[in-house]
Amino acid sequence: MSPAARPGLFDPLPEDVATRPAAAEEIVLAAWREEGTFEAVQAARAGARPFVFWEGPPTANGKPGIHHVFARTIKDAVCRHRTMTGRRVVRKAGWDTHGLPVELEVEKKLGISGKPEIEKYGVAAFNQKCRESVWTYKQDWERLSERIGYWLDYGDPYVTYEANYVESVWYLLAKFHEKGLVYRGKRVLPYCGRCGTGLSSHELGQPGVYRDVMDPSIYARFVIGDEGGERTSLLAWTTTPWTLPSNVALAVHPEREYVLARVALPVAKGAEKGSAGYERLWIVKERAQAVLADHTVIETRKGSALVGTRYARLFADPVTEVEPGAWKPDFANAYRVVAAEYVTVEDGTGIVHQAPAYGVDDWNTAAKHGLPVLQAVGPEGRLVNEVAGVPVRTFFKEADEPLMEDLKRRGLVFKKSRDNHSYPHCWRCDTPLFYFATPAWYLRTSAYKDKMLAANREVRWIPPEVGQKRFGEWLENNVDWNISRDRYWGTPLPFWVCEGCPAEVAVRSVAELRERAGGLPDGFDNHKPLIDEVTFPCANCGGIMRRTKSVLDCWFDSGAMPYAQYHWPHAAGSRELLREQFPADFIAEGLDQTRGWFYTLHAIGTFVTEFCPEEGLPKGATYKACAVNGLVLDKDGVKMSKRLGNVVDPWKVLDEHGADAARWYLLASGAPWAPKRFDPAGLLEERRRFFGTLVNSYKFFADYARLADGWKPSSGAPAVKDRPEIDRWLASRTQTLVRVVRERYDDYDLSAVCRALESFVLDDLSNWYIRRNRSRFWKGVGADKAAAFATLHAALETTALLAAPIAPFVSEMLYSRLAPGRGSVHAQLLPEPDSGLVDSDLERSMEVVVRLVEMGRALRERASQKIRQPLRAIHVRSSSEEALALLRRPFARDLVLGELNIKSFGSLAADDGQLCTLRAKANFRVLGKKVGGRMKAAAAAIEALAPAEVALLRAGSEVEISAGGEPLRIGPEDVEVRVESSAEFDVETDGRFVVFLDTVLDEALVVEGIARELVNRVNALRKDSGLAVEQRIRLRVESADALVRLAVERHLALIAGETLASDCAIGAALPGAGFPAEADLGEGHAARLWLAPA
RNA sequence: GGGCCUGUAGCUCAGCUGGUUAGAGCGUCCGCCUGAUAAGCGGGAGGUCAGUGGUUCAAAUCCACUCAGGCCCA
Repeated sequence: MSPAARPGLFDPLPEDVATRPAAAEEIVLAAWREEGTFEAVQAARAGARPFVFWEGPPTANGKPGIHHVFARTIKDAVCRHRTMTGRRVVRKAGWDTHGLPVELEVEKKLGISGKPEIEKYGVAAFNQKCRESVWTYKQDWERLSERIGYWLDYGDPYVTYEANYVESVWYLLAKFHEKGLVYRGKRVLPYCGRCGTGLSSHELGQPGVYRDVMDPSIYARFVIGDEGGERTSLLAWTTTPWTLPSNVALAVHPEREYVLARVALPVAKGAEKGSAGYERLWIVKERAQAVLADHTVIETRKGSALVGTRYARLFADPVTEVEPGAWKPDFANAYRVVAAEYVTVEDGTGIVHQAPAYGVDDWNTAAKHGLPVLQAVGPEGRLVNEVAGVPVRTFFKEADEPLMEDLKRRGLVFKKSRDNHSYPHCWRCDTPLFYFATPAWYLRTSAYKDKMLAANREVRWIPPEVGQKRFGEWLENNVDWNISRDRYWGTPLPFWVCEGCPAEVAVRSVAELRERAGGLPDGFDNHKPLIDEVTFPCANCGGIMRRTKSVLDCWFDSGAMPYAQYHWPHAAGSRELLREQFPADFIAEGLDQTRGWFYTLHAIGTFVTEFCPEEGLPKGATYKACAVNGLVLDKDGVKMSKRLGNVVDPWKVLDEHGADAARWYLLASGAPWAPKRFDPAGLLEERRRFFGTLVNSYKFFADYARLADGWKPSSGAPAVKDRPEIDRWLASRTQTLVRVVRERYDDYDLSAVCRALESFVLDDLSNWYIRRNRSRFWKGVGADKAAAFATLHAALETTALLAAPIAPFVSEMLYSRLAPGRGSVHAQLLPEPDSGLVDSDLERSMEVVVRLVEMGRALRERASQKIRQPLRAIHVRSSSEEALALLRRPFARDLVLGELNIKSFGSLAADDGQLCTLRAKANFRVLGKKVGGRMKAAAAAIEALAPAEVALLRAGSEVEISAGGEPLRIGPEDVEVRVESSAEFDVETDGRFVVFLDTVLDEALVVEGIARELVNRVNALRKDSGLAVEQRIRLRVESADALVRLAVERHLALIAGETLASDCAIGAALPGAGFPAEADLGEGHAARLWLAPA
């Protein structure tokens, strides 16, 4: 910014700050840019105690939305605040650049789809496209971040695809491997046999994937023997008969009731039921009627009592067994009943056939019970074993019929049909999908579940329940982390496996790989496809070691950012750097990251700190505080989606309302973690209410301070203790605000910060202090005037400092004008609360004043006496001696009388029996603890106390009452004395005060009222005539009304003073004033006014 | 199906460890102010605190269940 544009002391704010805040904010942005303010603030904290913040990396291949503004505002506000408490906050940007979404985006762009087409296109070229694609919206992100004032160092971001980042990730993976926490297992996922690939849940969500098709539905008998001469079986239901040859167990729900039902065997037409004999079938109670129809129950057992029951396998043919990896299977456990919580009774029989290779639940059950994994259907979706005469290579769907036929021949089918079913199909080639156990790499996170749980207990979650419940339960149910993805664009897993033996090598750096391989290909960049060509001999058997084809789950990438952002441990100095920047003091993201980034950070962090003492990182939480924000919904509480067209464009919001208002609104409107309804109307209100008032307050201050007889900080002012009470009051409120706001910031409670600042600026500063003291700023003299300016100046400056983390722009505008020459507001330290300025007595008496003024105004309203009409007296009764004492202070009386335009306190007293009576009411909080069950009786007895007894209590004595038949001594602390109206006059009462206005008007009051009306009309005229506020005038008043003339005569000084009339008189016409103005003064009074500049 | 969150005035939200007239802003009705003025202020009306049951002398607040909305997982 050029020096000329830098604002000077008390300069006006940019002209359109209230109407077009965006324009004013752009000026601040330009200044920050040109003066390198962010860098300067950062540099100023070099060497200071760090506050560690980690930026969760966004994916730059989508445009940022309003919810990103939300999360970034939280992050920015906290980081700015900590900076203003003197901490050094490194704010390094990051980009998440790997993963399936990127690949899908590129496939779409290239007009290809599916792995075969990618291979055809060429993996090298494809990955190059991916590498470019992730930057599509980089500009949008950077621009939006800058625009909302999210200070982040974009000059040196971490990028998850960069070679150095990948190399750090390798190191971590190699560490996992070194500690024995990596294994090769299987993962069950939806699979397309034709494309030879698994589908992500993302792809399963594609339209047209789920289609209604006719599927077989079969109830099969799993025979367990003969009981009482009748064949006894477990009845299980399936819609995928092709999985039956791979069956290894049956699952029941342990808590459900199962019945052993006796059922007649089918008979020929016309034959008597039961003539062919009976059989016995186990089935869950809820389904017996629906499935079996006619039956008698022989026995009932809980599912858990069936566990262990052996049954005969359905097919005798041998079926291929595969190694699950995660556990050691044992056939001794197979062909038995096991318990599984996921079993339901909505359909089927409550007994579920288990084929671990073909179902996620089945797989998990198998893992739990050490079951073998059979795989009669291979990766192509075709039989790999001949079963019951069905030939090898039969497509799985086509195996259903012949297999069922075979079972039927052998009397193992109880019932079969074909039903309409929703079944997933490949979105590329329409082939029916099947769940299939594919090879996968795992991290054995379950091995240190307890450590993760313990570390989690040290995390300060905001709100706490996300950590304790949501995240805690998720950890409690931790399963091993499948880190491999059979895709192209990702961190290549650094695992080389031997073709000839089970040997594995985990490579921790490029240097190590080069050494092992004896050199690397030209242009090596540690991504596919080049890296797959790197092989080396097996140290064990001399065979060739090849890299596993998979890439890494990109969630591991982002979870590795604390280390990889510094190219740890490979880069020089990175170990020291990490030790300083670990663990994080604070992170913040959306609730959806619970199982995403929050988990991966935690899982990797707990591993590194617990298993790798050699790295020297402290055990415990990986991040000490984690603030979670909720989803941003539209104004009707509906999720924003392109389809509904209710997506809020952040740019539109920022252009219209500015970033400060948007930030403030997002933080102030409700708890950050609750789903947030984004209503532009609410934002407008926020802007007008808070920012409008703040800006107006500054404008008021600066306009008068800039006048020739105004004020400058260098003009000085009396010490606070020597200023009038109302100044000391605002000073005290200001300090209270400092204390409260600091506490709320420390607590990460940003909405409470907003609320505290709002009520200060609106109620205390603007609506009370400025309004009551306006005239001191232009009429005041000497020390009193200086005191007013200094008090208001301090309040505004403090507000700018306290609001800076949340509203960085307007705070900067204000601070640079209130305290020029001290640099950016964001480089300052937050003020410490000065308890020496806090006067709680004063604050309490002001509360009483405000309360009385409110009551007085209500009375005036009811009596139709506008404020301009002076009234004779106000009468006040109070039960509280303290309140009365506070009111007797001269400044309090003056304020009440001045604000209400009343001449005097007619009386100010306790009970007088005329306007009010005193009543005692039980103090429930105190007395409840003492008397417990007798509380109701005691409360009634207290309310029935005679006035004399109440007076005793009020004077501090004890009184005996009877509660529940027993005597009870109560003291003053047990009751709350209230005043109640006993008058037939119109009084206002709130239990603490009874207020009465004497509205009888005599001539003097009427005349003074008229004088005030005259002032009002003249000033309206001044304004209409476009006179400058300080312009002196000449004034003539003519009226046939004697009272009006009296008003002018009697209150000439008042009228002249209030209207700046240097020449004021009764008289007809005024030379040079032109035509008179007719003024209606109300109540039938009227006058004619001439007005001319002096 | 499971876990978690939310439900307070027409709308958006405050209401701490249970304590007796349940608050604010907007909107609405009525009025005021005019040396902060493309501003500002006051007063009124408006609530079975989602529902049911429980614990307690006392529940918007604690517990259980139900209903509605949302998020995550299956």
